[in-house]
Amino acid sequence: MFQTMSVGIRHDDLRRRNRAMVISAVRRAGQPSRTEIAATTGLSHSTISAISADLIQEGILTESKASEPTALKRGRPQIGLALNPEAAAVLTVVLSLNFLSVAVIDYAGQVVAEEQLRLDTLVMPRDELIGECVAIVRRRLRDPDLDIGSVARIAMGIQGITDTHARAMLWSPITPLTDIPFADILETEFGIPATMENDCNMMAVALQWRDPERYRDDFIAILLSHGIGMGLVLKGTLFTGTHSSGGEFGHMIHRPGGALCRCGRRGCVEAYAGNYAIWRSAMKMSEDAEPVDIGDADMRALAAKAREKDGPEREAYRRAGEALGFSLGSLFALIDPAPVAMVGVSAAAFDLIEPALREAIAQTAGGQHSTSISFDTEPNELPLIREGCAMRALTFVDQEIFAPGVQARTGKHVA
Amino acid sequence: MFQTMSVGIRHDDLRRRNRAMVISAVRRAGQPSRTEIAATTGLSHSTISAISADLIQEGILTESKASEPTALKRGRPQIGLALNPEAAAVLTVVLSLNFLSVAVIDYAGQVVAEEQLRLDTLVMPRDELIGECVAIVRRRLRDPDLDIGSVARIAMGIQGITDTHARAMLWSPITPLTDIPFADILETEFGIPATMENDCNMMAVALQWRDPERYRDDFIAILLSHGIGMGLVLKGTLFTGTHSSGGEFGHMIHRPGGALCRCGRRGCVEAYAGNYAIWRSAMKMSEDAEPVDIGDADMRALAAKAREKDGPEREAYRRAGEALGFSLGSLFALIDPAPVAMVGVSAAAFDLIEPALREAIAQTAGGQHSTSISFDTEPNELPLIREGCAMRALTFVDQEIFAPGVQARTGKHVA
DNA sequence: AGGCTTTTTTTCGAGCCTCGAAAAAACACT
DNA sequence: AGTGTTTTTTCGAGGCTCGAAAAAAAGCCT
Repeated sequence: MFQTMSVGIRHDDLRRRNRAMVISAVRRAGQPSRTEIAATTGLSHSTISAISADLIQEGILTESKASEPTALKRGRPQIGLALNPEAAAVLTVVLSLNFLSVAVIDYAGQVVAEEQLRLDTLVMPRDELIGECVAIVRRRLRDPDLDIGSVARIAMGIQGITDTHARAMLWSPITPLTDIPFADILETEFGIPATMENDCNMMAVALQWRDPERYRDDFIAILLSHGIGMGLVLKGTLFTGTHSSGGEFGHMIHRPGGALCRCGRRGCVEAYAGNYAIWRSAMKMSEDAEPVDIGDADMRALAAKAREKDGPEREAYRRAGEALGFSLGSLFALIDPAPVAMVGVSAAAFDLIEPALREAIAQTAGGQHSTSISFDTEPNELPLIREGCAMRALTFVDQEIFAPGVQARTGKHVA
Repeated sequence: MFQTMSVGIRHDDLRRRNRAMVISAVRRAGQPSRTEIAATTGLSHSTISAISADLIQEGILTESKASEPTALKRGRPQIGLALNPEAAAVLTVVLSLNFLSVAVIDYAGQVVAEEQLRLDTLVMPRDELIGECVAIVRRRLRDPDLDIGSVARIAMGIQGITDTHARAMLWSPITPLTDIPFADILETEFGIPATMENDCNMMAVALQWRDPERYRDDFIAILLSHGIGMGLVLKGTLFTGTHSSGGEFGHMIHRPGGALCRCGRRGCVEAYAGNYAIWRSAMKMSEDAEPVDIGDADMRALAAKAREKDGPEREAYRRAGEALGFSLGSLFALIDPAPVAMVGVSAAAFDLIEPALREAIAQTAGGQHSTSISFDTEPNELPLIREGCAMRALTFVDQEIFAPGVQARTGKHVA
């Protein structure tokens, strides 16, 4: 709205943008008719007709005759437009603690192949870790059922800090290694454009597609796991930092000079609400005790014990809730309250966390309308991360490859 | 980049946007030639020529023949384009503690008239406060030198919380009154579109214009005064909350359950770094002591005493620095480090604040690159607020009134 | 069954807009 | 005065979107 700086709009941009709009409308709505697209985009019927004719002719969209057999309406029946699954494919790679998973997704968003692998990420040397990632992708690309030429994008997701341009993993809790330029590695290896995405950002992207009613313009996805991560969507757009990948909510300061965090600093939220912090507190260990990774099963057992009777376990969850509540309050002071999705293994223990969290947030400026702050939980983060990567890659193809079209006026295929 | 939702681009939007681009280029650059505009916007010379011809003919721009007499270059000399000062005017109203000031600004950004008034905002009843604001504006509008019809916009700035739509003051430290819809009041009174802007946001806007080198894409303006306020620019755009006007940095939680804040809560940054908090601490009063407004002269005296010798005064500033440092660290964890401008009376005491601030920020995740975090100080906030209001009103006129042009094809004036 | 109504989609000409190339303008230098 | 250089304007071509009208594809009714 304010300083639009940037570059003027040239004439060809117009078509590109409106093509992007049509593609995006189809991806969002499923099988909208031309009339529906005209309504949502505000463009005229003629324009939509012309653009969709082009897109169909280019093999990006298809007419889905097999619409609902209802047809209880008079008049010419609407013809649904759908994404042509064969127009392209994308590949997602999700690397998490001791686990690597790859999926091939068609242009319509359906998984067409996948492969998963257990490995020991914490101790693998650099070459081996990279090698495994490259190898699993290569196996999928060699699949005879797959037209390798149609794979237009690889989106890799990882827990940790990535750079702004989605090129490299800078730091991750799943490995002692740092600064691995996965995007460049995959790109040079396979000649397919690739990105390296932050896990929590991808969770947020996935939520936006899964439940656009609840997660539309402003919301927060928080990962409660070994570490505490956040994906933040503001005004409908994923918010990423100016240098790193996203908001490091887990390293906001809860208590200056407080408990020891895995990052080596003191008093971070994560040092109170991360799995290791809850464990440390429940075991009555010192706040200075070195953080250690706790298995999901152990965490579930801990939660069960906390539910059973009052004691140090319950108190540990209470303190986690307090840390999350005050920090969320500080965050809400900055961006105003928004719906929150709690994801990850400790989200399954949210019943133990919520009371203290709400009590804390009510003591903050951001908690003014604390009734309007609502939480949703999703214990399993991996499917979300994969979905997010898939949607991110697909929308890239939509916007950057198909919207510009044949372009460069190398001549249209047909008159 | 992600979900472009929204509406398609129609053909007439194209001209509107490119006109906006040209106007904005002229406002930013001063007296650019057509060639320079073509270069910065990326549009062709023909287009710039056509658009600027229209804008000149409509009286929005003028050719400034009286360019520099240098002309040491060969070739046809460039003709500078300038904003026509008479194209429109805007009015700024800044309401601060016991002080009301109004200015009339021409389209080129020059102050053409102003008026200031002392009043007792803390005790004035609602009708009187509103009445004074309306009256001072009326006096300026009655100025015979002013063509009232040319006043296109009123921008009012106030310390405190305003709503997202820039319509109303919700809460302010300068008056016990709440929820005054100043924008609507001025609009209905004078029939001129008006906005109610947050002071810190306007400071940020002003900084962006004053020093675009330093304050371009990402920066923070922090008001160190009675309260602690913040204006935040991210990716070149003013960041405002989803419900209220902006980030309430002053009410991030520094110490859960800590010192009493003016907002009634505990542990806010402001309860350690606001004028009253520094005073309270320097006077060795309890952290529960009721906040009171301290005059600027008293604060300057306090700072002088703190500089003179070590003691509770110096310690008070140290604690303020600590609170600001940890909170800035938390903020930087979310948005990554960015240049900071410290504004207001306590910015003049920043030498007392900075050491502890830097020490604290170095202990946070956001302070990783603490060397790249730089501070600038500006003790006087009022001129900044006024400048910001002026620029905000003027860019509104640029974008929303002049860019669309005569529009609605009511026929162009001349063939 | 055939004509009528309704709704969707396509076709077609008009009107803008931007662009590139060429022309015109305005100056410095010789 | 003529030449060279740089800026600005002019002009025709090509694209794009739009509105109106036509065409298409059903259901409804007699």
